[in-house]
Formats: sequence, structure tokens, C-alpha cells
Amino acid sequence: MKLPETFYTRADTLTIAKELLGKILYCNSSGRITSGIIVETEAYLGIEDRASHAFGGKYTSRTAVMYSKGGVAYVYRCYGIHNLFNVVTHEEGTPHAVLIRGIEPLDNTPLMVERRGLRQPAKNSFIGPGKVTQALGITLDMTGISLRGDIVWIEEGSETADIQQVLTTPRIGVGYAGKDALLPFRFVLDRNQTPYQP
DNA sequence: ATACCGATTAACT
DNA sequence: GTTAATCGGTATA
Repeated sequence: MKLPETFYTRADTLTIAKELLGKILYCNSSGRITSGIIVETEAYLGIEDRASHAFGGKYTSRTAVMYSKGGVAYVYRCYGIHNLFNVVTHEEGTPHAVLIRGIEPLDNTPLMVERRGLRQPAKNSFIGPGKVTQALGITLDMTGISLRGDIVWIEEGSETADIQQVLTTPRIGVGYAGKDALLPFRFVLDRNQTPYQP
């Protein structure tokens, strides 16, 4: 079952980021469906968060989708190379989002391995936000689409993440955010894998 | 119109 | 540990 809209429209984005761990992210790219268990997320808290694209209320063609009602995708290109996938949260007008930083491949793993250009997958092969979108086939034109549609969606996993398994750390790659770079907004599901370390 | 840069990754030394 | 790759978004003029 796809997660209901009420999962995404809640105000507590940190809780949503934690609860997304263990859930299953699907993408249907040209009829080819792949999926993975979400194992790493980061929360971005909108206008008060120096690490957020919407900091200070910045509203541009790129960030407009962040102001949508929770439950849509925010996909943008980073470093000219990678697509990064976020889940928009909170009510309309509040630009919160959760970045999906790592998955454990589930459905159609061979296709994901092929898209990643791997001879043999390693345990870190799907840990990293650019790797996630490459493996699942998530593209820039998917930004703004509903997560209750048939292109990209999230379902409840068979297992619910135990709070004991969740590691909390500062976010990766946000040094430009000053003191906000130290906030403990990154969540990792410890499934006996080595967490991604930059 | 032009310049700058990044919520990264892989391939180096 | 260091660095090249690569381009859409954003700011500045």
C-alpha cells in the first residue's frame, strides 16, 4: 500500500525523515519498476534552515516545488552530474523536504546494478543520493509529481524501523550552512551495513 | 549575456 | 588525502 497523503503533510519533518527508514521506494521508469529499502535520509527544514534551498523564504523556479503540499517529489541536479531525490513534506507553503540518501536494492536488482555500471555490487553501491537516483532511474522531469501516482511512490515495508536501529548524525556536504551544518538531521538505518562515511 | 557554484562521485596519489 | 567531471539554477549586469 502506498503511504497516505497524511504521512507526508505532517508538520514534523524530522519524524517523517526517521519514519521513512525501512520503507520501500519505487520508481517506474518506462515501464521498468525497481525499488529499494530506504536506509538513509536527511531532513531540510525550509526557511529557517541555512542548508535548505528554501532558506530565508527563497522562492525560485527550482525551489517552487518545495512549497507544495507534502507528498510530491523534489528532484534537482547537483554538481552538474547527479540527480538528488527529495520527499516534500508539511502543508502547502512550508518548504520542508527529506533527502533520500541511501537504499538497499529490492525489486529488479540486476537492472539497478546495470544502471550503476557495476560489474559486481558492493555494500556501498546504493548508498549516496546520486547513486539512489541513478539506480532507480529517477530523472529531473519527475520533480513535482505526486508520490501517490504510478511513477514514483513509497510503500510501507514489511518491517518497521526500530528506533534502536536508527543512527543520528549531522548532515553530509552542507558546510556552507554554518552552525546549521551541525544539526543532527541525518538518519541512518543500521542493518549491519557500514554507514556511508564521506 | 555572463559568471559562479553545488544536499556528489569515482578515480586518482 | 586530493581532484576532475559537468550543467541547471541563480545572481549580477
